[in-house]
Amino acid sequence: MPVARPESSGARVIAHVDMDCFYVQVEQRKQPHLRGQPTAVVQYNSWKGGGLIAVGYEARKDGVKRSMRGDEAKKACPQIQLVQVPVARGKADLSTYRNAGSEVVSILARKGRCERASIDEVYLDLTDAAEAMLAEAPPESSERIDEEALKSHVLGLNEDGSNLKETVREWLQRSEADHRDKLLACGAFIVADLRMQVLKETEFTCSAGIAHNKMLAKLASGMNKPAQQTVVPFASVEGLLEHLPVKKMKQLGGKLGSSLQIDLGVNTVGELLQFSEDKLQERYGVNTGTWLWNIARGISGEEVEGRLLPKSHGSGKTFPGPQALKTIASVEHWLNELCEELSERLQSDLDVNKRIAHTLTLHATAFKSSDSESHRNFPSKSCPLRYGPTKIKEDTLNLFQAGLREYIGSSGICTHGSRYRGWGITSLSVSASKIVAVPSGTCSIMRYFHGQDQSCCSSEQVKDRFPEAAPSSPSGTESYSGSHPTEPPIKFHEEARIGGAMPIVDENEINTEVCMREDTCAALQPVDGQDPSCSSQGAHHEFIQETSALSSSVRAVVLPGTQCCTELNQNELHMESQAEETGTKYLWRGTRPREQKRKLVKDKGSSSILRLFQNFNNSSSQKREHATITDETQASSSLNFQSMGTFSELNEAEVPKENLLGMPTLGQQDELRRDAWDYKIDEIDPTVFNELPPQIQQELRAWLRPQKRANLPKRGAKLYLNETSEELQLAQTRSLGLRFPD
DNA sequence: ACGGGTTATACA
DNA sequence: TTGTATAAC
Repeated sequence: MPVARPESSGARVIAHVDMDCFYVQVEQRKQPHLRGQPTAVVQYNSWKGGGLIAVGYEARKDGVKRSMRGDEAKKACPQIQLVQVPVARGKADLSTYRNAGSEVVSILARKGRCERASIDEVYLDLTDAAEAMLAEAPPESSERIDEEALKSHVLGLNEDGSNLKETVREWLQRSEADHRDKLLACGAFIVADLRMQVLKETEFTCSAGIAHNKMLAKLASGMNKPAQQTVVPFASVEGLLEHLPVKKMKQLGGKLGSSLQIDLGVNTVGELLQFSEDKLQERYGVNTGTWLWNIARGISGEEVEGRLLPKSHGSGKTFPGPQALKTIASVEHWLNELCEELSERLQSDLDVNKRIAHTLTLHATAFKSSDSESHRNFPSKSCPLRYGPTKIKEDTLNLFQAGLREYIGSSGICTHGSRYRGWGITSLSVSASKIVAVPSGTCSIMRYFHGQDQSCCSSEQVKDRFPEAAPSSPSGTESYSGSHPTEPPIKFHEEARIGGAMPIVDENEINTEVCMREDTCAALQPVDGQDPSCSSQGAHHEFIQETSALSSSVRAVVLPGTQCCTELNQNELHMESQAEETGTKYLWRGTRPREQKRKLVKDKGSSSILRLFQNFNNSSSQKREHATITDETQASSSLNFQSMGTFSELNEAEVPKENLLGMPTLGQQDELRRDAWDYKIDEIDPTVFNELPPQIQQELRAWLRPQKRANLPKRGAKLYLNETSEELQLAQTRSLGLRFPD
């Protein structure tokens, strides 16, 4: 449901840049002989020629449309060149397009705030750049102006739509123009320039809209395609919207738009104007109501987010009709394929962008042909994400089985042998979300744990990735190469690099990477000897939930016989204490009453430091954990650390979010509002702190230092997005000028 | 029971 | 918070 955002006071310059039939362009660049030919990109050639997912403009002339089959396209346009989407692991692999999209983003992000809206679209906030241009080199004063800018379409300028270059030049350079129009004119120049850079550096053409908000910019970018740009002056907004079908507006292309037509009899945006805000709220709720009232007037306060990287990664596949999966084995096979792709992409995101995903989610769709009246959906399930293909597969399969159990419900055993009866799986997808940036400058913290945790990486991998940190040298306190021995700058890897396309891997930084490769000895063992495949449904479900929850919690701390572990274990009680205070629920409660009765020593600080560490070791071994539990002394520690883990899950965003300036990076602002202010150095128990290796102490100090800065929003200050003061956002953005290095 | 595979967001 | 629904390309 769309939600209204208040509009900023001053006029903004927002651009929406949309690649023209992007996948086709990517293929044409790869195979230049396809240029100029009618081309479409198709996936799964086998059935009816496959489905078209992108159609070039030459083919569109012949009436070829997206969502046609390859066969139909051939019929409409016999000369059409059908290019297949690359296939990997038996499924469509979109990575070449993702990478190509990243190329484009890296160019467009050079000017102003940039939001990657999809694989082939970005929004830009060019307000500052336009204001600057207006102050320094206003279009009216320049003798020669760019050819590309002159090709702009300016809505309302020529009634008949014929855009004479002379009229456009006149409009762009009008000295008596409204300030807003002048800003848009500057925007047009900037965008024209950016589009030329994109063409030059990537060989891709794109179209763009330039307006005062995202909604209008988006609307405009589609009005003159391909390879053109359209400006929406303030004065032409009313006329533009008046006769525009509501369905053309973003967010109104689906059910909401249909409801406007059917329930309100509103077919154009202009017709929406008759309805009062109250009326719309009454019908669609406060949020959607005011949103509708606003868009009818061309008002949309949505900010350009300043995010160059995706917020989640997913891999999925459908198994339509006869292909529906009917055996556990086939489901497992496909889940494994999907997980491998996902894992690869996660690893790449970590390597290139230094980001870690925290949540793993499984989606599936299923049908129950025979019985069962209510067509319930297969429930999606999620759990903490552990890195490494084997772990991801393991966890995913568990999620699936948990979902399956719920889906089938109590309608009896539906497996006959290994074959399902009366139902099948028609789609599967795994995704990773809650991705946060790993702070750099914390190498030794990571190395510390990796040195300790033989189970985290195979020794092969340890040597591979940390050549100087052999397993026999576990302390990890020696200084690491490539960083400063004193006062390492605490700084998040920003989104200056955008994933995949240009993997800028600094060799010097290789040591700073978190080692999140596979644990070779990890194997899921059922708790209490239950066999997941034959346990009762309820119990199995619990098992799934429990192991899922616990899987994230063991982490580095259940490592026997090391200094680290010893030190940390000494504080186990504090952990539980803290968690108890917070009212965290543990899944093992009730099943393990013994641990609950433990007398607790109150110590507020130690937990935060541990929680903090916990975020940096995503590897654990269920087996090890299980084994440890059987040992009396270790059991308490392991369970207490589990509690830490579960606690931490509820505080997902606890990695400090500040950079050196104590300011948030743009993409982190909302997390920051919530959680980043939790860490206070005084809160940490000095005895715990002092036990840590010196370098870690140092890093932690540096890490936590920004907390001391005054004048920053406090947790609980209620800075909701739509209430955030412009000034604050602006100030934050400005002080982060470094965020968009040219 | 086929436009497929991804991403994002709001809401309960 | 997790899970669901809607929308977009």
